[in-house]
Amino acid sequence: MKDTIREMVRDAVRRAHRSGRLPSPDVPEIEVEEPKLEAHGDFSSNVAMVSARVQKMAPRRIAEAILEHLDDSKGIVERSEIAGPGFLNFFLRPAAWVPVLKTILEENERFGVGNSGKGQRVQVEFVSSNPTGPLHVGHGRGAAVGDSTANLLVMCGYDVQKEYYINDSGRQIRTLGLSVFLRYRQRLGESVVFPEECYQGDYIRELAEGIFAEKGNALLDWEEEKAVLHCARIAAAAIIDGIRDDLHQFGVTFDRWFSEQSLYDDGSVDDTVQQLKRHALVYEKDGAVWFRTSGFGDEKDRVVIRSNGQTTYFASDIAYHRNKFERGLERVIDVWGADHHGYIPRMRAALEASGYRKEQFDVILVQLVNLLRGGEPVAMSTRAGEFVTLRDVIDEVGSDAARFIFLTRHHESPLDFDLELAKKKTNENPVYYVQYVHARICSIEAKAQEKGFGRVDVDEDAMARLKEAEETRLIQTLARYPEVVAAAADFMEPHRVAFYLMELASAFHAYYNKHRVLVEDRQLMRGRLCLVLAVRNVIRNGLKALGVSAPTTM
RNA sequence: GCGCCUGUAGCUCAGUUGGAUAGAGCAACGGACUUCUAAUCCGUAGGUCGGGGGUUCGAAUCCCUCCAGGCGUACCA
Repeated sequence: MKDTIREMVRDAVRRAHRSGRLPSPDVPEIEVEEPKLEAHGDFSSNVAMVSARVQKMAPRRIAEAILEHLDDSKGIVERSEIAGPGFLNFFLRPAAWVPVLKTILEENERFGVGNSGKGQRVQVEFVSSNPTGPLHVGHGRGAAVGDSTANLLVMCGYDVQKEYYINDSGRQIRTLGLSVFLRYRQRLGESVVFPEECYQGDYIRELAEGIFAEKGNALLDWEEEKAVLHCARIAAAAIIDGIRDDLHQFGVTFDRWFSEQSLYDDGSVDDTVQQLKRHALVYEKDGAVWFRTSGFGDEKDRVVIRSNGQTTYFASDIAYHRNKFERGLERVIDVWGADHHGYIPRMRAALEASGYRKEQFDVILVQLVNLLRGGEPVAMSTRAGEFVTLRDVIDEVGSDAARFIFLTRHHESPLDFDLELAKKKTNENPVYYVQYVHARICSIEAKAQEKGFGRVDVDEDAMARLKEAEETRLIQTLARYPEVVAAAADFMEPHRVAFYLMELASAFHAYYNKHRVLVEDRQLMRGRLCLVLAVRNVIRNGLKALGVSAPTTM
C-alpha cells in the first residue's frame, strides 16, 4: 500500500512537470509514512519539502501542483490535503484496503515473503558454545536471535544456511578431559585434588560415570595423557549430543555442525598461515607470528602463532571464516555474546586482508541475560558449576515462552528473564497475549462452522462492509507486516517482529471486545470472518518466524 | 587511559533510520463478563528523551562535549 502511494506521488511529479507546473521532473528520495496522528491521514509524504531545492519553489506550492496532477485511477484516495510545512496527507477509502485482506488470505503462509535477498547465499552461525558444559540461558537468547534471524532471511529470499561451530580443540578441551579423568579416578576411590580451573559441575561426574560404565577401571593403566584425551573425546561428544538435544527441544536445528579440530586435521589452519606469509600479511616478532590487522582498522596487530609454536584461537577462526567463503557463501553473519565485541575489529581486519568486502561480514552481538525469579536474581556461579541451564528453563517455562521473551528486547540490550513472569498466564506475559489471539480466532471459526459456515471464501463485497474504525486499524496493521519482516531481516533485528505481533494482538483484542464477528447480518459476518482469518494468518506466520507455536486452544 | 554498547514515564522497554502534539506493558486509581475463551478490554494519571552545545525548514534519532552504568582492551578461549 505504501509503495502504491509512493508511485502515485512520483507519477504526479512527472505529470506536473509535463504540464509545466513544476520546473523539474526529478523526484528525490522521498518518504511515505504512516503518521502517528490519525488527523494526519493514513499516509503522508514529505515529497514537497525535500523537493524544494530541486524545484526552487516553496514546499506548499509544490504540494499543490502534485495534488492537482495526482492520478488515482483505482480510486483509493478519499481525500488529500496539504498540512504543516508542506506534508501531503492522504486519507484512504476503507474499501481501498480490501485487496490487502484478499492478498493475505490467498497467499496464506506465503504472505510476508519477499525476494529482496535474491537468492544470495548467507550463513548464520550462532550459539557455537564450547563443548565443555551444557547450554545456559544466555546461549538460549543467542539461539533465539540467530534462529529467528535465519528464518527472516529465508522469508526475504536469501539462501540461508545455519551453522554451529564446535570449538573442539585446544586447551579447554584438554581441561575438560582432565576434569573428567580426575572425577573418574575419584570415582574409583583415589583421593586426588580437583583443581579450581577444572570444570566443577555435576555433569562432569556423570560423564566420568559413563566412562567407568564402559571401560571399568582400565584407564588407570593407561598413560595419563592418553587417558585424558580419551576422556576429552568421549566427554565432548556426549556434551555436544546434549547440546543438540537441548536445541532441538528449543526448536532450533542446524544445517551443519562444523568442527574446529577438522581445520587442523585437514591442514586448513597451516595453509591459512602459509598464505598469510606469502602475502606478507604476517611477520615475526619476539618468537611469535603476528597478523598485520592494524593495517585494516584494528587497534594493534594480533598473534596467530605463539612463541611456543601453538596457534591461537584467532588463527583457526581466520581459517574457519575463509573456509565459509570458499564454500561459496556470499555473506556471513556471526551471532556472538556481547562480551566478545572487542574481537570484531580483528576478525573484520582479517577478512578484509583476505580480500573480502566488509559488507560480507556482520556480527550480531547478544547481551547477557539476567535470570530472575519473582524479581529476585537467581544466584549463578559458573566457577562452582552452579547455573541454571537452558534445559532447566525450557522444562520450567516452556520453549514458546522462553523464545518469545528472548525476543522482547533489542539484542544489544541486557535482558531480565523472570522465570515466574514467564509462566504467568496474563498479559504481563507477551507470549500468551499473542498466542491467545490465534486461539480466539480458531474458536470463532469453530463456532462459525457450528452455525453452518463451512469454508470462508474470500469475498470482496463482504470485506467492503468492514468500516468500523477498529477494523480499518486492524487491516492497516496487517498491511504493514511485510515491511516489518523486511526491516527485521535487513537490520537483523528479529525483536521487531515480536513487537509487531504484540501490537497486532492488541489491535485484535480491542476489536474483539468491541465488536462481534458472528452477527446476524450474514454478509457482514462473512466480511468479518475474512478479517479475523487474515489476522490469524499473520499471527501464525509471525510466530512461526520466531519459532513459537500458534495453539488452536488455550 | 583507549575502544564499543546503553541512558526515553515510578519500573521494564519500543520508537517506522531526520518528520507534525513522545509510545506501549507493568505498578496506581476507576470501570466492563447472561455474548465468538476475562490468558481480554476501556478510561484516568504519569516526561527537561542523562546534561550542555551544534548541524537545518524540523533532532529521542546525526556531529561535538561532559556525566553515569555495563563490557572489552592477552603470545586466553
